[in-house]
Amino acid sequence: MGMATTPVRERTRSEIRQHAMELFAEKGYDATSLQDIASVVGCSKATVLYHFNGKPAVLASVLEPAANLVAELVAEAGQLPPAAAQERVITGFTEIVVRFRGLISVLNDVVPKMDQMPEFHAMVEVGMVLTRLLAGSDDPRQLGLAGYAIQGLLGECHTPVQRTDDDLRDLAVTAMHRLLVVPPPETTPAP
Amino acid sequence: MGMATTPVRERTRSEIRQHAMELFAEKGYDATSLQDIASVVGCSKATVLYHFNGKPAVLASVLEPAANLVAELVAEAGQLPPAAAQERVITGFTEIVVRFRGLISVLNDVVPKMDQMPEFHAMVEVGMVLTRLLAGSDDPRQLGLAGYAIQGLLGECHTPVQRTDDDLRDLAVTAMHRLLVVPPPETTPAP
DNA sequence: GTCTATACGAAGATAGAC
DNA sequence: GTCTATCTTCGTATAGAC
Repeated sequence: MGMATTPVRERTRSEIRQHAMELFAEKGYDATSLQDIASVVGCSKATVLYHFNGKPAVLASVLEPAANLVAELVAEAGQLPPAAAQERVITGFTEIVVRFRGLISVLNDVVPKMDQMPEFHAMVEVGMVLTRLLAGSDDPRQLGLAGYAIQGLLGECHTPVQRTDDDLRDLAVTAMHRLLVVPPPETTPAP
Repeated sequence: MGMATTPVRERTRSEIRQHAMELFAEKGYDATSLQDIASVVGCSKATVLYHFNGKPAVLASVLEPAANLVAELVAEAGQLPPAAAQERVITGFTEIVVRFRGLISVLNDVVPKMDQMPEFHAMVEVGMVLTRLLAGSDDPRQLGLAGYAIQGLLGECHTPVQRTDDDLRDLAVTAMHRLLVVPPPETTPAP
């Protein structure tokens, strides 16, 4: 309480997080062992487990910045009217996913096990609210399409196809508009 | 060479495949150990590994029927004109995925590791041809949307959301049409 | 508080007896 | 063809040095 917290702990912690992030993005979550992380950091497995309460906790820490951005986006869009919120989420979520695309691919190692990982329950909750905002309504059909749109984008992040960030962004925004934004039937005649 | 192949080998092999299929669909690929399979079959781990050259080979064997159906679909659609082939692939691929949806979810455990698994190179090839037929053209933008459509469908199979087979089929067909089938601009005036 | 050393059980895989 | 025994490496847990 008295002085600032010791800097040593935080320094080691963030070094572990940094190198774990790189290894997860490079080889995937399952394929990265605690020994791999410890070797790159230059410490022992036990040290990694002193700073993080198990391997899932390392992943949660790595994912935290992206998860926070999504949570902020959802909170912000939640105060907009449905159509504006939908548009905000399409561009905002795409931007976040593109920025962290190397990390997104590890989500697929994790999604099947999320039930047993309390660290990720909050992320699941945010994901459900995001889906609803993206859908623009509570219509089950529209909610289904929103989930489909999210799955498509996440899947594109761990596909072997090479794609620039700009191409991925354009693809995602185009796809989400086609899937979710109902074309105004006869609103705009050609100018 | 002389007589028919010994039936014993094939019998054990298909028992392993059958029970492995059920376990993979139920718990996922990563969460199913060779010991789990051996226990259900009533043999030892070593016996499983005698019949299959490693755990990925077990998975490849389990996935083979679905992979063959997709390969047949691709071969058949490849002889149609682009628009008809696209429609054939949309309904046919959706049908196969829905039928094997319990197994499709394990694909996501596998996709990231496909590089190191020669058993699956043929499946990757077929997937690329499927994508092109679904796209309907070689336009990179259209190919991107086709890949997005496939990823969305596969993702829907391992999502926690409950959905009937009919609902999943309707969702997939709707999504693929919106993503890929260009709406005829002014072709059909209201009747 | 921070870290190393060591041990445990389970995983995939292999060698060799029967 | 099937087994037991064994190997290596994984994630995890604990004891104790500094």
